[in-house]
Amino acid sequence: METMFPSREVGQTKRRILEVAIELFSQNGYSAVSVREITKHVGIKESALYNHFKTKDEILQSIYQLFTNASEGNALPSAEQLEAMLQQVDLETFLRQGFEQFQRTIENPLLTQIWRILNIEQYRDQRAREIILNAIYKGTIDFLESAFLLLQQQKKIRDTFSPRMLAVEYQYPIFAMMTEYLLLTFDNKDTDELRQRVEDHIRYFNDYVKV
Amino acid sequence: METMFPSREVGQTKRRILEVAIELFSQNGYSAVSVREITKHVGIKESALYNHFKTKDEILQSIYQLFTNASEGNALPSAEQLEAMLQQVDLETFLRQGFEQFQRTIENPLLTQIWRILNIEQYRDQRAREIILNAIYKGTIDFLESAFLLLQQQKKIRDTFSPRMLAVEYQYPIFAMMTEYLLLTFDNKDTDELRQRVEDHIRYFNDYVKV
DNA sequence: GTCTATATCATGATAGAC
DNA sequence: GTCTATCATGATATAGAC
Repeated sequence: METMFPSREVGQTKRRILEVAIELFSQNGYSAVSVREITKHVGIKESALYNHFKTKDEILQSIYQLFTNASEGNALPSAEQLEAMLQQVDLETFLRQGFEQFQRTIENPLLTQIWRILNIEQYRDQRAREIILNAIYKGTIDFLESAFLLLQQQKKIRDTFSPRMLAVEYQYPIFAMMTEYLLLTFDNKDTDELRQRVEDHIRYFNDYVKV
Repeated sequence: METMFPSREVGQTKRRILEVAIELFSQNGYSAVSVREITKHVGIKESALYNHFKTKDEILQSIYQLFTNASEGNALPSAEQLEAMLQQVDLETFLRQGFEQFQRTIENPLLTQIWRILNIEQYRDQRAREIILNAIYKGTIDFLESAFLLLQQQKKIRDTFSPRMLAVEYQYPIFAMMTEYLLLTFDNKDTDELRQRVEDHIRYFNDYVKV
């Protein structure tokens, strides 16, 4: 027998809880947001939340998981892929491709919000710290280091400095700009200047390392 | 008549409250720390705290004030001072002096902790956001921009790029390293490599802009 | 399986009398 | 400074309805 109203889709509530929690956590931090507040926004009673998550902390953990999954989906190329890629394109193209990836990331509101949550919770919560230090800082630098090493071997860029130093010099400004971006967009402030800065940075860096 | 025990020094308790609050807020964030927890560490009853601060928020405000005061104490040189300074020293010396200032800042545990608090609260609290965007980001970049402009006019550095771009390229990696430093020291991890990176960065930048 | 109703019991900030 | 109180809000459990 059919019901008048379509039954709620499976997993919809859980999804809504996560959405709302991401929104609220990213604005106020985990500790300042109550289960009451989350369920009120979702439109269910507090007790109903516990059908989907065992504890409030499990919500946070699921949010981290979303970020980790998305990062893996956007996985950095493997060593072989990287080598093939660098055979075909020059440095500026390579960097520009990375920039486009960067843009896709910051244009995804969900990822931006989770990034904010990670920033807020990083001291209180070891799990956030590990994601930031390993997945974000170390992962990116290691990747770039291997790319620049290859480019140096191919004599496509100067080898005055170590590949690791180049990786740091290229990527750290990007990190700082990302952080600034998170702040500016929070207040709906204009980010055009920042976008320009990233482009300038690529030009600057490219100009510096070219042989 | 003299008492057996020396009377508590004036303002000592208020000072202790601030110290403890900075310690706890920097580890867990404002929202996750209760007045109960603070007073327990200080060794007074909860109600006694309200002799010193009207509300919990007033504690946080005082902490921000400490940071702002310290920043003003470490004020960047004025335009005239800057000009005089740049007449005497070369770029590398100038940058190194900035680095020493940077080191003094991160070696001051109180300032480091407040910096962490600002990072944690920046989304929840407009006041923190303003301090970061204005005092830290904008203030430093504006200062460096005027310094590099002078150096370009004096033909001491290349003028291939605008002074503002140079300021960004120099300072943004420092920002990112500062952020990483806050994370590493939180876990008592080694920061030698990071220190080395700052030095490398100065060398790299100096090498790049020299005429 | 997912909701509501209702309860529990700790912890939250803060006030006033001493 | 302490003691004691207030009263909101916190996370979570359980029982029963659809």
